[in-house]
Amino acid sequence: MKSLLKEHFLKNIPLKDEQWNFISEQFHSKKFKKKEYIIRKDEAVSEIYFINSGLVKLSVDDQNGNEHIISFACEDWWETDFEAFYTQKRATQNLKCIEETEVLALSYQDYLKILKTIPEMTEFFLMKAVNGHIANQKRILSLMTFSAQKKYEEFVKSYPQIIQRIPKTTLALYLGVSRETLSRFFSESQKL
Amino acid sequence: MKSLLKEHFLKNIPLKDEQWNFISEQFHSKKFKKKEYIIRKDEAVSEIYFINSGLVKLSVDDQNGNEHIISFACEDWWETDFEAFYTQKRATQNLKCIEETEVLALSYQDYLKILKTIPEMTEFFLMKAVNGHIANQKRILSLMTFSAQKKYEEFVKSYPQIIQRIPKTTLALYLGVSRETLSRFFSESQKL
DNA sequence: CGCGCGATTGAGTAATTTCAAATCTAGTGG
DNA sequence: CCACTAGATTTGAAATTACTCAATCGCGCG
Repeated sequence: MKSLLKEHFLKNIPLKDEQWNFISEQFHSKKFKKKEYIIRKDEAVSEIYFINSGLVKLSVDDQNGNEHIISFACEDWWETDFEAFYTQKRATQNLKCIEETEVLALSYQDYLKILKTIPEMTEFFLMKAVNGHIANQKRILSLMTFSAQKKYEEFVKSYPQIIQRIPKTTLALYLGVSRETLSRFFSESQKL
Repeated sequence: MKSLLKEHFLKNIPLKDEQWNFISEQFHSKKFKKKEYIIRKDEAVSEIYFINSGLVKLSVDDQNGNEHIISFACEDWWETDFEAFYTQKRATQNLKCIEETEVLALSYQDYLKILKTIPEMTEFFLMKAVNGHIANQKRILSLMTFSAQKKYEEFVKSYPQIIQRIPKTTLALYLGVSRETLSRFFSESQKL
C-alpha cells in the first residue's frame, strides 16, 4: 500500500515497526470517483478517513436546500462527520469528493482498538483535534471580521495549492459569499 | 477548595482518590474582578483555565481596533489561547472577565505532568478538544447560514442561561453584527 | 445628583444578494 | 472528431440587508 499514512504518523510520533504494522492493519483503502459521496446525511458514520489522494468537501444543506461548506480536505488531512463519528449517531453532514479520491478508512471499533493497544496514539489524535480547533477559530474570525473580498484574498494567501483545484462556485459556498459576488472580485484582481 | 473540578472530571473519567489528589495539586485558584484580563495579547500564555465561577470572553482586536469575540466561557468550561498555550508562543487573543471570575489554572508543565502520570487523562482532553471542534463547526455554520436576526434567535435558544449575563453590545461582537442592528431585532421580538 | 455605560432610534449609505440573461468550458456519446 | 449538454462563469440591474454616524434616552452606582 503506497500511502502517505506512515510518514504522516512518524512526523508526529515515534513508532516501532511492529506498532506501525499493527496500526496499518486497521486501515483499509477505499476509492471514490468525482462527485461520489463518502458520507451522506442521515446515514450511520462508522469510519474516520485519512485522505491519501484527492480532494473532498464537508458540507451541510440548510432548510432552503442551499449547500454550505464547512471545510475542504486533501492529501494528509483527516475528515469525517466528527460529531456522528464520536457519538456514533447518524450524519448531519455530507462528505463528497471534488476530485477522484483515495481514503484510508478507520472504523470506530478499530480506532478504539488502536487507542487501547498503543496509548501514545491518543496524544496524536489529541494534537490533531487541537489543531482542528485552532483552525476553526481562525475561520470563525475570518467569517466575522472580513469583507467578502478580504475573505477571498485571505483564502488565496492561505491555500494557494487548493485554490486551482476548486470551482469558484464551490469556493463561494465555503466563504459564505454568493458566486456572483466572488466572480466580481475575481475579475477585478485579474485586471491588475 | 470548593470547586466544580472534581465532579467535572469524574463525570467523564473514573479516577481513584490518589489520582484525583495528584491532579488537584497541579491546579491553583486565581480570582479576577470584572474587566480584568486573564490573558492579554502579546503576553506569554503558560496556563489553561478551568472556569470555576464567573464568565469570560475570548476575543481579538483587528487592525481597526474593533473587538471580535471568539467565544464565551462560564462555569464548567475550559478556556485559554489554545494556539499560544499548545505551541508555547505569545498570545494573539485576549481573555477578559465579564463577571468576577474564579479560575483553576493549570500550567503547561503541570498539564504535561498530568498526561505523563495519568495517561487516561489524555483521553479526557481529547474528548474536550473534539467537542470544541464540533462546537466550532456549528458556530461556523451559524455565521455562514443565518441572517443577523436568526443568529440572535439561535443564540437565545442555545444559551438561555448566558444571555442575561451578557450586555447586548458584547453579544453583538460575538454574533458578528453591529449593536444597532441587534438592538432593532431585540425590540421587535419584545413587541410580540 | 451627575457620570458613564449600555440601549435605542432615525436617516443615509455601503456592501452584498437576488434575479436574469448571456457566455464559456469540459466532458460525453455518437 | 464533432455536436451536445450540464455545469461554471461573467455581467448588469434592482432589491435587500446590515452598517455607520449621530443624537437621545435610561439607569445604576458612587
